[in-house]
Amino acid sequence: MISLTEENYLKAIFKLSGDDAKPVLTNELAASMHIRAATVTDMLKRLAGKNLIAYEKYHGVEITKQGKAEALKIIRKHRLWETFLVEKLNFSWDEVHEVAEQLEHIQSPLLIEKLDAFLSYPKRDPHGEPIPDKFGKMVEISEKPLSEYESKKGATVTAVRSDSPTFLKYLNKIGVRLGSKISVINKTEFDGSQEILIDGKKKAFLSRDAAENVLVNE
Amino acid sequence: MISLTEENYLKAIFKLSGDDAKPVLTNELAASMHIRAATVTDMLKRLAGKNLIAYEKYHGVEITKQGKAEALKIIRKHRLWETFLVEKLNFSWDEVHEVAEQLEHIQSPLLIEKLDAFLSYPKRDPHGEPIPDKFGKMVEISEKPLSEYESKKGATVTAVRSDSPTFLKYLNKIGVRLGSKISVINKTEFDGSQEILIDGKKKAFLSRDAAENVLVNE
DNA sequence: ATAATATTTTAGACCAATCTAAATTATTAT
DNA sequence: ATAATAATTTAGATTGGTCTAAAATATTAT
Repeated sequence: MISLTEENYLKAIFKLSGDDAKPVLTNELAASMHIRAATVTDMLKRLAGKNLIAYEKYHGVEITKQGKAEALKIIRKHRLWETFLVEKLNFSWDEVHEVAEQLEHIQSPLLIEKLDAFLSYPKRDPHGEPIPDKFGKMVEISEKPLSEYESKKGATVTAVRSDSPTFLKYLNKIGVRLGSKISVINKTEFDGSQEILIDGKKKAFLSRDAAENVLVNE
Repeated sequence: MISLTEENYLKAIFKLSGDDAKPVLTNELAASMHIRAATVTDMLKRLAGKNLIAYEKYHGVEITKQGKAEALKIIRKHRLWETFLVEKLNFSWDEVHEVAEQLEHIQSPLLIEKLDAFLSYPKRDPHGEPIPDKFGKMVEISEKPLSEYESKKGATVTAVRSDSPTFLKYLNKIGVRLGSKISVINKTEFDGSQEILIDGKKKAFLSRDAAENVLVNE
């Protein structure tokens, strides 16, 4: 049995791992979870004991195959619940994260299969993030952050990568949503901020931090 | 803040209180929750400290107005989730209890209001139990257990009072569901068991224990 | 290459929720 | 009314998840 807390560690480790398999450091993890490094060290030993991570003292942690499978299950649940909240209960995309953080820990494989069916097996959640299927497989994402986008042609928003309600509300306000067409009017070199044109109509300003969290396609 | 565990104690105390306001005893509570009496004693002190119950050493416990309001909130959530699972996700009535026990602890007033709306403000759950509204009010239940039913006329099943999957599956098997018409063919004095006729077609046998958990109306 | 700094771990503490065993209080039976 | 029994509480221990402060290890800068 994996406890709720252990699930949260696994998810955080998985997310910090990224695609490169370089180890996640104790402090990174502590910072991302808003807890102390000493606490993390204790937990890493427990997770290593359950073969969910490979932990080497002073050198960080890598997630195992088993740990990854568990992390993907939790992410699947989180994203299915977010989809349910938006599609069926009329939540807005900035309201769902906190509730989904709770719902993702409900233990019932049957529930998740039935929820998936009820939602017609969605491939992406309301933020455009891919939803792992029951085997942990998800659609490939080819899109790049707007901050790295160079071409002059307009780009289409396919996903946002932050759950921060304030960020999502700001996007709402300036009229950026999934499917919006964006062209870059102006990019400031020194701070990475940019001025953009949304759907050929509204102009708006995005900091580098914001632009890194908006994913676009040609 | 009320912890998940505290919520479970409150719910158990509320259910054991019944309509008569006589105190719930430590051992009753321990038995109903499958934990030790010593553990219950500790928790009663904590709940009393939060004014959710009135606790008198060696003389059991009564739920306060505040405690009752909290218990009703949890029951509301439980029954709304059960309704969702059956109506929207096609669970059968014997599969929902365990999952709803988890879902009832999700903290989000907005979620519950939206779920209630999505379900069109149901008055009863899939077992016929009344669902408290957001003020804690619920429909009056005039029905009686089949075990106390005396008239010769047929009666209509309006609710079942047990969450036991085996009990509910047995009712499925013999064809008893909400709305079924039941007449008593034969009642054995010494053990309270009875033979019944369901919808004028199928005969079946019910123990006293079972008959106490089937609620009927004229 | 060593000192200074940063990171990580260990040691020791705390709280919630549970347990067992022993002590206390209440109830029942003679 | 007192002894026997049943119910309840207290005392002390354990586990999971957290903390702070101190010790150990790794990294960086001179």
